[in-house]
Amino acid sequence: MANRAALRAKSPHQATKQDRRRDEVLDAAAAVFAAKGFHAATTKDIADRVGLLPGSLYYYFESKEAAFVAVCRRRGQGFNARLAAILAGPGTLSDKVRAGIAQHLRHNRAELVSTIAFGERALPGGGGAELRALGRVYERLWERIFRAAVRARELPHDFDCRSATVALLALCNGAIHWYERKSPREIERIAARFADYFLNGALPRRGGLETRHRTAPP
Amino acid sequence: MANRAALRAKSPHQATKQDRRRDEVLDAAAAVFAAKGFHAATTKDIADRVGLLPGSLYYYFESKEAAFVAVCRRRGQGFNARLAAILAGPGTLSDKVRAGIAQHLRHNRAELVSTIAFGERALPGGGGAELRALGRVYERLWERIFRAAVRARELPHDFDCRSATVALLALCNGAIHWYERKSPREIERIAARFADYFLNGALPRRGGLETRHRTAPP
Amino acid sequence: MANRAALRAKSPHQATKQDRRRDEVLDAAAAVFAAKGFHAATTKDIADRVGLLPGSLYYYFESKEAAFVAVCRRRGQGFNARLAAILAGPGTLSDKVRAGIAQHLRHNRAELVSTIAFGERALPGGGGAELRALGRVYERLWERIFRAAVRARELPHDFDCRSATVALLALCNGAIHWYERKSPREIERIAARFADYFLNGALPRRGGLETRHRTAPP
Amino acid sequence: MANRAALRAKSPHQATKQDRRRDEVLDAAAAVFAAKGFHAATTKDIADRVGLLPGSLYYYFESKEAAFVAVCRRRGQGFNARLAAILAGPGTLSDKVRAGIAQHLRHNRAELVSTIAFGERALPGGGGAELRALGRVYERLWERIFRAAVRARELPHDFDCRSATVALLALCNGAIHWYERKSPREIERIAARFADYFLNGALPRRGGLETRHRTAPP
DNA sequence: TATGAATGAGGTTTCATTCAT
DNA sequence: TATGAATGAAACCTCATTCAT
Repeated sequence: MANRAALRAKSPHQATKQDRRRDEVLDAAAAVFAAKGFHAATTKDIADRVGLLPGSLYYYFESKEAAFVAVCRRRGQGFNARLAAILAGPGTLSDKVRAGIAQHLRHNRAELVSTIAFGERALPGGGGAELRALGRVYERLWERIFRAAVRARELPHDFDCRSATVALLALCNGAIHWYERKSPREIERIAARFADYFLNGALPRRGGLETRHRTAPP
Repeated sequence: MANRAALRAKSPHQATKQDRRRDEVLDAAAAVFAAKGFHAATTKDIADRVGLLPGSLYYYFESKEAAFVAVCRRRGQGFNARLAAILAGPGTLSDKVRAGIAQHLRHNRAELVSTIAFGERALPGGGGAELRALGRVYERLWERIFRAAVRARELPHDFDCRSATVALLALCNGAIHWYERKSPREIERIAARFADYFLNGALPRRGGLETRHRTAPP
Repeated sequence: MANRAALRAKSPHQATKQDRRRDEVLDAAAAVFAAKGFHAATTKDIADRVGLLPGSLYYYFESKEAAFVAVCRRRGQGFNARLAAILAGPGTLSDKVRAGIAQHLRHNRAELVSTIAFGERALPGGGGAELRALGRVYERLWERIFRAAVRARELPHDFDCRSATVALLALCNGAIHWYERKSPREIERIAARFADYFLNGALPRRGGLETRHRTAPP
Repeated sequence: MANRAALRAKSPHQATKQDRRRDEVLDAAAAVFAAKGFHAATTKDIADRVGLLPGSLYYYFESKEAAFVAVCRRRGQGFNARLAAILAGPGTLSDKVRAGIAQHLRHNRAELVSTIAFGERALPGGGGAELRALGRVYERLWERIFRAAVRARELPHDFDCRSATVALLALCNGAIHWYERKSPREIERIAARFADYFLNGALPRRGGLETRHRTAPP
């Protein structure tokens, strides 16, 4: 029921030490969920990672599923906030697509949001709805980026924004297995390349001095 | 021990009836694994689907993991065989990419191969290696398609075939959630669109009479 | 969900062997619940009593609470059926009160229905409602016995049937602790005495040759 | 070890404030035990009720069972003291029975002594013996009331005092479920009615102008 | 006097798996 | 070929209790 964690947040800035520990626990949970998925992850896995016993985790959250949702919520909100900033900021469609893809891959590698959240069809409890809602918000933000580009005549007036969103997210989410162990520098390169594919395609454009899609010099 | 499954395949041509039943069981397993993932799927789920009791499944396979690997193996081999045929066949790069993406989405929707196989990081037993090997074969086939296009001067000589493969597979695998309930006809449309994105990109090509990426007429 | 036990009852008379085992398990559960109450009883207690492991109990019922409810339902229905037969049968009020009290004490000693069912305020799940409903049926049957006596002029027209029911049930249920280890013969004597107290009171009736309430000869 | 509770009661008259707090805690424990029973009650339930954390309760008692015993002891001693006063006081048997039943119901409603104490067959620790002893004292007091009435010729010389005690206590204890939410005024009425049932019985006495057992005017 | 954090034992439950029939 | 009964391990979770602060 009402977790003790809810009793916190009394003193506005002194709550940090307690919250820090809670964050440690949730970070451990995030790591384990990312590595194994919700169902294969055990409370013992998480507990071991923070040096607790499984039962002690329940001091910090009410259930395994609640921890999972908390993890996804925090990560997902960060995702949405960053993409909203990109949408609201300056730049052409290309700029925004590049920035959006880059931040997606960057944080998804570090936090594995999509792996965690999308990996679980049907949570046992009722937590799935909130996660799906967060995902829809993210999709809508991408769609608005495309629609803004249509309004700015960067894209034809009958451009299929929905479909582009689906393709872009598919591209980004489908690749985690390949880049999850890459260095941050390489992530940026992959992100740039994905943006290129998405914006320009693999085929050479006629008349352009193309530097895209070339093998990276070692 | 010597599993009862090993007692099968005695009479060389009478095995068909038994094998048919075994295929039914594996199909049920495939469906359940696709719907829930390996860990969340229970032997009871599978048994219910074929009208058996959980214990009776062990007449057909040695363990839940063995069933999972068998499912993925069969589906994965089909995937590889079809792509190999495309690679060996005639046509330009564009033709092959379109055909490859189409068959990937088609069969992935029906059989959810990538969902099943990639969804499971770390199987409990040792079955993961075989699945990863199957996946690598598939990747290599795609790479060979691109390399052939480079040799045929359809792509620049320094085209990054590896990277293109990663992007293409990411695009295809990342979208299952969106198309898994679509009709076969719509799958074909999505596949065509994905191929367009991959080959030509989202941005309008100058000087072309573009019909790509438009909103589909209702 | 749908327990395997629900799949039974196919062959109308051959189901007995399976049902007999299930009854054994439920009897064990009844004994443990009666001895310790719902909360203090553990699944291990029950399992030990039938020579099973705790997990194996779930082959026979879905949860500890479901077992508890099943036990109470069966016992309670027997209670109600027997009292309904007394109500419908012949005899004066005194006869029926004597018979009703006797059967209550008799079966409550053997099956501890009221101990089990009334002992639990607030079951964790939702099973409490059914049990309360069963109890209300029993109360109503007693009330009808009194009302029938009013109609038959055995009791004054303004006799408080409800209040009598409460008193009678209080008398019967409150005494389990004293008679739960007594022999069947002594139970009958106690029942007769309780009926006397209830019908005639402790004080001597004037003008009557009283043999009631005397110390039993050894 | 030496519990902190032992550190109390140092200054002989300053102990009042501490004791008051301890009483509050025990009252909370009593309420929770009464509402849920010993096993279903949790230390958190009790702590919540006094605005403490569960661990803080151990400043006031050594264990949950110790708290339970303390609660029952205090309540039980009050019960016994009041009944002893009635026994020692003036009045006929009827007067004493009426007074005894009234005080029993009165305080049992408020403090649920019998519910608490009798509800628990088999405490985990060794506290049960003391509680049973307290109960036996109470029973003996009632028996002495009846024996005094025999000596005073209010009851026949062979009246079964033991049996009357059992019946009376059964009547009083078995009815808590019905009267625990009634108002004090109604409790008094119920007590009077129970006393009537116990003394005179339900059947009409011949030749008496009976006002007993009538439905209460609204 | 009370808290916050943790323990550890034990509880209920799930489930892959086995095996006699 | 399949069932029914059971196992045993491990899962999630609860909770009385401890102890440094």
